[in-house]
Amino acid sequence: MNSGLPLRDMSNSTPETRRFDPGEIEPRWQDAWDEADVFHVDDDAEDPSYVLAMFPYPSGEMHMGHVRNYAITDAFARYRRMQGDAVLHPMGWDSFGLPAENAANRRDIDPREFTMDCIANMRSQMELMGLGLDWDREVTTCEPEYFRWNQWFFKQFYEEDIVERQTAELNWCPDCETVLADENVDPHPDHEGTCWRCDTPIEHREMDQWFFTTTDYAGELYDTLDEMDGWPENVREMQRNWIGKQEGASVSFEMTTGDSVDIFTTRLDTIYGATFFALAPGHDVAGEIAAEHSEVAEYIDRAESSDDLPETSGVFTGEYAENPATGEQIPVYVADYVLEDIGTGALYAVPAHDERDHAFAQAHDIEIRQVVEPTAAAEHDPEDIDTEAAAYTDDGVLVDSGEYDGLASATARERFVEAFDGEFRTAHSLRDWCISRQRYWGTPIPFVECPDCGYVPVPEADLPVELPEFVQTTGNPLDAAEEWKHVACPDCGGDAVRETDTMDTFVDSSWYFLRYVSPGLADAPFDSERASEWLPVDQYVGGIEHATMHLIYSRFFTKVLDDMDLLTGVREPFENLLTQGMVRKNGEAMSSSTGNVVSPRPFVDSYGADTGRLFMLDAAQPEKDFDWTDEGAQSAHDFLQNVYGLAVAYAEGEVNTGDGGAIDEYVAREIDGAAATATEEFEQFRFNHALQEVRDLVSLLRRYADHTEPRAETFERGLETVTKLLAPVAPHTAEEVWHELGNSSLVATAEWPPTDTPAGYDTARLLVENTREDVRDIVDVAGIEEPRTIEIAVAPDWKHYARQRARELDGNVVGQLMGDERLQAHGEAAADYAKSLAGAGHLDEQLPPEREREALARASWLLEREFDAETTVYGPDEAPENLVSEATPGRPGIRIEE
RNA sequence: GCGAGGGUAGCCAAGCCAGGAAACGGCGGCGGACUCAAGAUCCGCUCCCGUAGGGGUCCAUGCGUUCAAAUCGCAUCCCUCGCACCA
Repeated sequence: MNSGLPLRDMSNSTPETRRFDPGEIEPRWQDAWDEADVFHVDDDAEDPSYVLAMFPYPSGEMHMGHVRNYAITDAFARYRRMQGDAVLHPMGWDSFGLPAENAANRRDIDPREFTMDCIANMRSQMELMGLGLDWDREVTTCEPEYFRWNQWFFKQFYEEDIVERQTAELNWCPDCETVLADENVDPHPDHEGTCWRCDTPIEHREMDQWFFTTTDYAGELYDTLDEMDGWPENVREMQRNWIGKQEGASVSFEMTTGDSVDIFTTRLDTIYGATFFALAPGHDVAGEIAAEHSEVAEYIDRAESSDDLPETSGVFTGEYAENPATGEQIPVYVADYVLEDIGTGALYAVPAHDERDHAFAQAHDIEIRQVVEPTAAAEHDPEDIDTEAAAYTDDGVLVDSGEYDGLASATARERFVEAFDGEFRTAHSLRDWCISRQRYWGTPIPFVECPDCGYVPVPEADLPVELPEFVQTTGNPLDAAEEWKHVACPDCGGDAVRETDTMDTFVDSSWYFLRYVSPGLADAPFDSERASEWLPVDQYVGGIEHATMHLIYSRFFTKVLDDMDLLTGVREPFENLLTQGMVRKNGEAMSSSTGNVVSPRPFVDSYGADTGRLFMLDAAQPEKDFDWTDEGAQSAHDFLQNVYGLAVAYAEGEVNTGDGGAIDEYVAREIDGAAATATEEFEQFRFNHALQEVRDLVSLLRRYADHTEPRAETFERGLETVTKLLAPVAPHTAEEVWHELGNSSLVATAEWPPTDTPAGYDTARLLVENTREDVRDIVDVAGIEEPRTIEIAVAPDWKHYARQRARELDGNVVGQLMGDERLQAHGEAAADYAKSLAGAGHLDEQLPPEREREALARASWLLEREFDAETTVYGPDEAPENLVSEATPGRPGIRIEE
């Protein structure tokens, strides 16, 4: 026993020499990484692991959500780097946007200046965290070098007909004085919704705006989701909901007005039950009719100005539409429940089989005609269906549908398309992306409006169109920049004005991950060849709040760029996606307004960056929310000091070393086992599980040194393995420990430990754990006060043999086993054992006898230590008979004496 | 309403895809070692009954498949999130 220097007192006996000062070591190692250029990835790197955190909006201060995001990507990036991969882990700034403009207005400064200060501040905080980022690839979207490519893309998209000018009713925030995308309107129960920034109720306005035609890609954006296994199901589902998909058919109705009106339906099977026709108030034909019928015009006015018409409101137009199925003339209504932007804004109504149609029919006293009834297999009895009382909306069998009676709904839908001259259509609810913003702090849209030539793109040679000096105004600032605004038309040279809208900042973030590939490139947005090789991003990490907008727009951009041959064969930008959970405090989201917050900088000042990183990754799996607690942070800090203390004690010769004895092999195997398990866990982003292995290994090394004089080579390998496994998570501490252990290189670039699990590791571990538990049970149940000796005996060879045979046998196991001469020799005992094997059901694989003995012998020190009793392990042929008789493979015989 | 994800011991939480040992961890609680003491560290216990490793009951509920179910299937109840006047 090594009683000379009890390690257990070490951490505190002389704290001043045992503890490290994060404030001292962290900057030192950050400098060392910089000097060695550890995080730079060369342009000629072959398909590096691309690990990407969603780039932040530079608000000026990092919050714990950022820290968590980057702690995750950094740990993964560092892990991959140690495995020998080239790793691209870049960072940039999503630096255009309204907050900077608002702040500039408030403080009477320039948004650019404000933004650049914020960036500098946030960058210094990231450096403080010791994030391993390739700053050579830093990208800042508000720099002309970046946003000129937004303009370039815009022009390219324009030529490819992906940019359109559309008149649309847009969401208008009267407070921000800007158009909002649907995505930026928060739903509200009482009205149309509120502005996502200022919560002001929004209004609607008709405006001409620039759009990207995302709808062209709706089908692919939707369908590919099924194959995107690397994305969490909830995000995929949110995108499915967002994009929407309705498979149906369109059919045309001839109207008494002379118009032919297209409808879209998913229930073409119910067409025989159509008893009226309805148009949205905004439908063109409704407008035409209104021109002649004042009642209709009045209704449309009311519908468009007020949001609270009753659901069944509507007005008969006096016109009729011909049902192509029946030839019948059905009355045409204009009804508010028909929405202009869903389907075609016109529908035939089947009150018997649609709830809204039913309600409308009842209110307007229109016939309800049932044409579908439940099949025999359905839950409802056809007798119980009363379509006068309620619509029956399930599929079923057609009735009252002329020659088609008896057809199943699904079949009818297919047949009717042909029969009534319709066409199959898949509709998506995704809309084109309005990118116009009436703000200053964004990318100017590179167009000029000429009174003679219309909208004319700014020639490529004149890009970038830079922003004029900031103007404070309540309206659109660029519109007020008189000098900047007036230019000569690029086509005719006449007087013209620039487009004064800027682009939605989601344009910036739709391709920034491509710019990282070649950030300084002056003649193209990115190096196409390299980007095609480096993309998709291997691992993308960010918040769930970007599930729809950013993550759909980026997918859209990637597809467009691939179609334009700027990329080759890259249809999706992000192979694997991880949405990290929230950092909470006291069960609630951290919020600086309520003071319920922990700020990174002061935390790092007192505990160090590593403590924060370790705590965050240790507290929960990345996708889950977790509560920040002071205890947790303290415990993470203690652990780091603990590891450091152990390493220093060893390095300074305070751990007496020797040959370790039988224990040594046990420890050696545990080191290998820990490395193997931790690696699997890192691979799956389960840092907390990997860290558990590290904690266990540290604890084992302490017990090893406490119990005996450890073998130097093993002990040192154990410490090095701990250090390496810890390095991705607590990189500064790991460097310091690595250095203390006598290494002159950096652990950041060290080779990851070997990850082969020792042979029979899991089985042996289970055997040892079970045996230890059995001993505890016996001591406990038998009331043994102070065990003096513990004897353990491996089952005899013949039992192992019998068990092995039994695993291969079917049928009469006992009979077949006892037919074996080798077992017959053991008579009654063999027969009993054969019976128990036969009754056992499944038989696990067990170690062969000699291996079992070795495993128990290696671990016997644990029993010795726990019970302070002399422990003997007998091999299969060495043990006393009475001990062996109870032993079975995987379950050694045990005898304990006081 | 549609869809997705869930319901595991006092609490948090793994395991479930690839069925096989009352079910990893952590917190809290209890006991012990070390200490003058505290802290730190270490060793146990923490569903019920058991003076030699045994028995019973168990993973929301109920059925079912199987030699064997927390794990697979069906049904029911509850929670969380997303979408929703989608024709």
